[in-house]
Amino acid sequence: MSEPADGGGGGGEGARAPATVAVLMPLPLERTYDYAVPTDLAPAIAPGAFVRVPLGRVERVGVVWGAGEGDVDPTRLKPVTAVLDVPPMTEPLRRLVDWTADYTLTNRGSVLRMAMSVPGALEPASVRTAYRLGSGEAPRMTDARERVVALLREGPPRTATEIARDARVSAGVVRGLVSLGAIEAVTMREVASFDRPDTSRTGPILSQAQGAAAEALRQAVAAQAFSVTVLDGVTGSGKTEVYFEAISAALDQGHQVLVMLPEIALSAQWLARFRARFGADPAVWHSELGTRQRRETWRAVAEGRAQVVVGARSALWLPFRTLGLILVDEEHDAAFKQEDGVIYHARDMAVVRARFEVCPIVLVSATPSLETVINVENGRYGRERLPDRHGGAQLPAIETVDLRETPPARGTWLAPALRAALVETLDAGEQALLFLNRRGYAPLTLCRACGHRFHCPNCSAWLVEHRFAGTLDCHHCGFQRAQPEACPACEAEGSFAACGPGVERLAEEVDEAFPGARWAVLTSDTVRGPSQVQDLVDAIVAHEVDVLIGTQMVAKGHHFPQLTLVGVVDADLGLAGGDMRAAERTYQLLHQVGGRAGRGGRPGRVVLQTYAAEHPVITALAAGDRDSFMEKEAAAREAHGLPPFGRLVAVIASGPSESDTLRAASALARIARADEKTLGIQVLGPAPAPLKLLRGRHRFRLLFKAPRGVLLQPHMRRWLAALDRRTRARLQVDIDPHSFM
DNA sequence: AGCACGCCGACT
DNA sequence: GTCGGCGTGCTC
Repeated sequence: MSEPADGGGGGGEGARAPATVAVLMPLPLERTYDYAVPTDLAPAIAPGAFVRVPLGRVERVGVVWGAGEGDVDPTRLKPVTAVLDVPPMTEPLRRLVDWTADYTLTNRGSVLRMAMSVPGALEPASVRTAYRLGSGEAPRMTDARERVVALLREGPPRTATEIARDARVSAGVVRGLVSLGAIEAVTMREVASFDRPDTSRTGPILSQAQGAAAEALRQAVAAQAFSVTVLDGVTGSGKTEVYFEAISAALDQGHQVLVMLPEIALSAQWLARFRARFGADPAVWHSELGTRQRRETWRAVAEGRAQVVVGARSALWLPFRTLGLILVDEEHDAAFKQEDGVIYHARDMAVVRARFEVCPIVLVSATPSLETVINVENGRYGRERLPDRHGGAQLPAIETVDLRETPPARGTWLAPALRAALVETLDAGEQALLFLNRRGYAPLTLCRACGHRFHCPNCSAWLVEHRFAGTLDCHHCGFQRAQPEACPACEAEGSFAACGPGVERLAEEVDEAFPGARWAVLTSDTVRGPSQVQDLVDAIVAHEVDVLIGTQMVAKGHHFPQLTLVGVVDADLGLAGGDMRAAERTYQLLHQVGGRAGRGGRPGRVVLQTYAAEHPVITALAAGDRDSFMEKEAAAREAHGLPPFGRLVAVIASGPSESDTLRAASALARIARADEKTLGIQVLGPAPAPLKLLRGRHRFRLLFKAPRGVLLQPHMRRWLAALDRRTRARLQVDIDPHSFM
């Protein structure tokens, strides 16, 4: 390089590109690496540019993160090989990468990877050969040749295959015309088209409350400033229609919109509503997308051709050019918390992204999380409430069945009151939903003769009987074995006893108790993939099913107009285990399930079966008194210094050796305890994790607790650095943990 | 993440 | 005597 090095790379933001750049790689590395900028590439290089650089003996794509740091002798720098023809990563997204890495104690490269995990999207766009009319003319025209010419005169260039198909000719005819020059090849960049949502269409007529909420959201969009608004409305209140108005306003400004849903795979009904409102499909983003769709969508978002993206948590990392609005629907949903790899909460990071993008974000829920409620109360977030169901529909009446007083008959799980309600519902020609958050036939299978239980070889968990499939499954690691005829321990035959109910066993009971009733089971075992969910949902809407039996999969956002009864078979299930969010989560889940009832014209009814009728969750649900329930939850958390009134960090040490793992966890605890008093931090553990063996790895937990004013991350970083590098365990740091397994 | 270098078991 | 296991370490 003949250009002088720029005094350690501090060149900054002048018009001249610096002679060296710092490049961040999508690899588990914290550091950037400096590269020399060849003069011919200098004009194209700026922060955010995607560049190909040599690393070790391979070439990789990284992102220019800034000017070179100058800590390596400039003469030893390798040069940038190429600048990719992709819009550069915007500054707000780069800041989000840095911020997330810093907050979650993850190296920056791993976070960058989430924003680049698009195989092939960064490569030059694929081209295909198409044909259009040429200047030459075929000396002899045949009918077949005529059809080809007519086709291409009317329409855009097409590929040879398309021509052959649409003009009903053989490939030979096309080849012949090409060699005669009657048609000629053009290379087209392959560009998937994304429909433009039509904002001139008018939505449904909104109620007064909806109209007021929509107006508030439109104003937030118009302000083009960072703001957080909670759209808090009961199930069936028409929240979606309200935020569609905000989407419309953002689109009219020429901005892009991100909608995050907890389980995109389950939201075909959402897509149908969007299509009905805007006459176009949004771009869809989730982990099960094929490679091709993935790259097309990623590019379309980067180039601004996709205006609305609806996606799961990973959509947070898409390269929007001009984001004007973010929506997080079902903001309380646990699915927004990523539990492996980079551990982050997509809702919280979405708020951070909105701040960096300087745009509004709307958190939508019928049961906002306590964190969100507190943020509303202390004025950090605004709130719009929709207290009533849309179109005059009533909220379902909630009845509690105390199983201590009126238990189900032995060997069955539906108490007399719920059975009676089912009879009434079926007699009236309406549909019922039975909710039980337990997959399979029975949660535990044991041998009556010798007491043998089936245990997962890799995890500390029982195997769950799946009778429909004839297997015993571990729900944690996927281990599966055939259900044997005889007990493997005592060889007794036919001695197995199923303990407790699962959805399959419930189906059996429904089949026996209500002959002729058409039932279906909706769990992750019975439907594989979005299309099967959609098929079943369609069948339910078409009333081809009388009783739907399902796990929490049924709770999410579906709209079944003829469903009038929801039976919660075991309302207490989620309360066991006793982590700090158990009550809140149970409330949210049961409220959501109950909200499936009575969404059409007919009033709905919810029956909660419980052994703990006086538990605050149950009484709050029955009374429909969310606010005072949340107040009590808040008071309890505050009294214990728990989030959002204090801070938690969890560390899980795991490894193949139990003693090595415990040693590593203890070492970290010892280091941190030295600071306990001076920092006002509490170190709890190590203790065996509730799942003390998972996928063959032993696990110990540590919990760090601090007052709200103390940020744990810097200390955590220090403690981890002080740890002996030879510890033979993996340490997973979970900032703001939600799961305590 | 790759892909090296680097020290201990079963083979020509 | 070598081939090869995958345990640390580095990549501008």
